[in-house]
Amino acid sequence: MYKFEYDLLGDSKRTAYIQDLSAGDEGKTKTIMGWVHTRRDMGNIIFINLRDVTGMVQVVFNPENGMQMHAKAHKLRNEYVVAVTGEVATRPKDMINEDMEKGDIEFIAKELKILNASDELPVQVNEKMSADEDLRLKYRYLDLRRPDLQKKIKLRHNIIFEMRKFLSNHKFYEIETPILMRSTPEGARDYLVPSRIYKGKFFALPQSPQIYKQLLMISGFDRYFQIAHCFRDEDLRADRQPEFTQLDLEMSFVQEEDVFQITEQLFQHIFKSTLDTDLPIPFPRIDYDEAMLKFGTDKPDLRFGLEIKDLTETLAESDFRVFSSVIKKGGVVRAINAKGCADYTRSEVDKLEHQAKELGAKGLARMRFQDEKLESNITKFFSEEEKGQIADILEAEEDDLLLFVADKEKIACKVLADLRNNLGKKLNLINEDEFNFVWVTNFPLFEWNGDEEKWETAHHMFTLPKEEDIPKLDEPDKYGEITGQLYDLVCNGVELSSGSIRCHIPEIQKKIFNVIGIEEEEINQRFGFFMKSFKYGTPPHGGIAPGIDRIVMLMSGADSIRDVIAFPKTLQATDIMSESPSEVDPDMLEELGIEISEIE
RNA sequence: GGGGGUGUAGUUCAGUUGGUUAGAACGUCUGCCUGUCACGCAGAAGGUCGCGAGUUCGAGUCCCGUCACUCCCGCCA
Repeated sequence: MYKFEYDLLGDSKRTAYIQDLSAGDEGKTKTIMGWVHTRRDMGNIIFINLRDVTGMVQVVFNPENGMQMHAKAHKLRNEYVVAVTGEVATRPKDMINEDMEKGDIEFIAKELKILNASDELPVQVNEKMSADEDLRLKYRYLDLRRPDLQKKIKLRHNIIFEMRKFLSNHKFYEIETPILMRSTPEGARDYLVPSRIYKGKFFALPQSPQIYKQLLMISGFDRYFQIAHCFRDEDLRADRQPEFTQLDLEMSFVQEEDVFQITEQLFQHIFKSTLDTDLPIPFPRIDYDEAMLKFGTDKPDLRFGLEIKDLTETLAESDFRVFSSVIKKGGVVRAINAKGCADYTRSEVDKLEHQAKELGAKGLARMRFQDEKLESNITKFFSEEEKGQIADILEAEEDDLLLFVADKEKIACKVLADLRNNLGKKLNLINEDEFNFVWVTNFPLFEWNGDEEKWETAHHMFTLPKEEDIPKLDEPDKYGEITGQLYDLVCNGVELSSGSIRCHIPEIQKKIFNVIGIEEEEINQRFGFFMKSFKYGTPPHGGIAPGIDRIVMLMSGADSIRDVIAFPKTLQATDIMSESPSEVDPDMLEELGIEISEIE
């Protein structure tokens, strides 16, 4: 690297952002500051593209404008930090660069200050092609300079800004809630923070501000929101980070419909103001049961059809034992029609079957519809009537490929949902520019956990059942039939928000605790303060919590949540830039009364 | 906790059946070049093939282990 003294800012003042420069400024003297994005040194005349937070412009260093300046410009390399004073000039017609936003002008340098240099770069800033993700994360501050990521982080800012604006205009107060709070063993694993003053006791970081936002309703604030940081110590995914951000909001004196409306207007506003995209509202609604039946998932991607069909009743008496025995054991037979895929090769279909097996399926039965009839090695087991019904129900047409899964309902749903998404991509049925929103409603309040032989809440334990289902809380054989006033907002198969109308009546809340096996004593111990608050005039209330990271991911077209978070964790929940988590000074542990027993 | 993928120069990648001195592009360095915009031209430096052990006359390549990143299942709204 070339060694030299840097220039200090001295009396230099930035007088323009690059975005503000235009042909109208021709001849005006400006000072711009930023990074050398690319350089083209012709020996005499030197060009650089200078980048600041707003954009990029070509700067011209001509020896005629100062030999010393020109000699200095010769030293410039990628990512050097400079201040350039010079004149805006319009480019002659034949020199306009159509690919550059500021390609019609250039900046004629008169004075150059090199404010800082850069070592050889571990990740290139000026190339679209990005480096391995671990390198990008290690040098995140360089990665973030790339125009692509700058754009995503700026979009994130704009989205959050518009959320604040919209909600503030709709009588919501932004109120912060504690980061250090009481641990609740339900749901996700807590991140714990030891207390120094009370050795052996711990705070937890919030999984969500759920209890606090309900307390704010009880406090009479009527409408609350918060850009809330949430923490869950669970394993990561492409769309899941251990710390993430939710737009947490809650409203008093509302029912589901009110939450839907404000949320729809909010999303409409955000999309219009940041992407200039018109979202039609209201969003369609689909029942949980219907979503599971037709799409196999509670977060269906409705940008394409390929609905799953149920054949359980049709084939209950079939001679094909693989199907009928599953049905006798309480399982289901469901199928999907891969339109026009009859020409798939053996290996292509085997690949689909392999994926199905990875999700727990025992196999993937298949039939082709060709020459107006079903063909496969298993068709001989079915009567003509059954074959006719299969073809009817699946709306089979010439050259279709029918794929069947016979299994427990849960597995059949999972496998076919995965298959459906795969086929949607493979068959090019997905319009990548579309934002297809849908409310998934009428979730069951409880789910049976077969492994632990107990009921669990499907969402969280503070959800109010549908009013007509409240009596069923006293009938143990009907727990599974209780529908909760809870709802998810799904877009393009991504769960963007989740919310519910909360239980504001202590007696009902206690019954819910009882169903999931939390007894009186435990209630008092863990939620005593919360249950007590219900006794002093709790308004009916409910809310929703849109996941901001996922929203930005969707709106920016990012493949990973990491691309819309400035400093994300890796899949192993570490930060490779700061190398955390890390060991700490033994003195600190001692002060906390913590002893590390063994490290595997 | 389980399964899949990746790991070779600063970076992105190629590297045949196990066989001489591990290649290319970009970046870096030196020289030339006054209108380039992915500038061009000539040259140079740059490698613990993730790490460890093994098979072999010989390993980037094969076997085993291990680490890191990534995708998925479990887990988690």
